[in-house]
Amino acid sequence: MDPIKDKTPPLYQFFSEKEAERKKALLPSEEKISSLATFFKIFGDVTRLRILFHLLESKLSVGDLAALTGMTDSAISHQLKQLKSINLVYCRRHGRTQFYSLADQHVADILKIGLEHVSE
Amino acid sequence: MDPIKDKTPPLYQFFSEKEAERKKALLPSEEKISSLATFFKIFGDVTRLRILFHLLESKLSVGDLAALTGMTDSAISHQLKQLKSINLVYCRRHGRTQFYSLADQHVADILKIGLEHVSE
DNA sequence: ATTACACTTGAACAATTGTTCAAGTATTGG
DNA sequence: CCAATACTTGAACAATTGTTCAAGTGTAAT
Repeated sequence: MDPIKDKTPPLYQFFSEKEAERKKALLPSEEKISSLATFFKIFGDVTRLRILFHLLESKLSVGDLAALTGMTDSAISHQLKQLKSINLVYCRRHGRTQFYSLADQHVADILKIGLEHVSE
Repeated sequence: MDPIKDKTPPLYQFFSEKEAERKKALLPSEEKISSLATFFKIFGDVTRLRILFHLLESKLSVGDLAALTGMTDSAISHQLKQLKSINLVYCRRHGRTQFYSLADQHVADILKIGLEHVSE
């Protein structure tokens, strides 16, 4: 019917189609790979890294994080929103102030392994 | 001299200037934070993640990685170049074929912790 | 030598990203 | 209630990113 759909299957140089299917089946699902990419992307920004390192030590307000990092409140708030969206931080309100904390025990592990790698 | 430089020091809401300096001193250096961001950014892309997961299992040629992931040779080659630039993979030539391998023992650790996080 | 194969490269492009700005909400103090 | 504080939001912008395309390299087979 549609000649465009009749394209030849991918040709592997060093293994069979069957072996290729086995390799593909070993990968995490598309959904997990996509979530993983989102997760790691979050760590790939210096402002967010600074926020995370600061929160490793103490709960902090948006304003104090801004002052510590030399950014505007708005910039920090935008970034905290992202960190919250994938559950790396959470916040609790005290009066007018939002105190942000780390939400995940994996954060410290990830940062540590990353630091080890770049320190070689 | 320059009135613009006479701006008020940052005001911290919940701690002193001195405590702020202590907190800032605890952070990794600017250079390390910047390298860390570069390092994590690499993991923040689905194509590169698929490449890394495949290389976790076996050495592979550019063409086979392309066929396995459904991308063009060119796209894969560009991504491998990035992975090589921060020493996550290396390659060895056999005739006309470049075989790519994982170069770093941290890769498996990072991917594992990431998967644990997104699987919760 | 010539051709094919396996890969790399640089430029172009759309898509995504981080920051700023101005305006908004929520809470508190007077 | 009104103003001040602390933060959030959405739109706009420049900067960066991933992919494609066309042209390039290097190696091997004939």
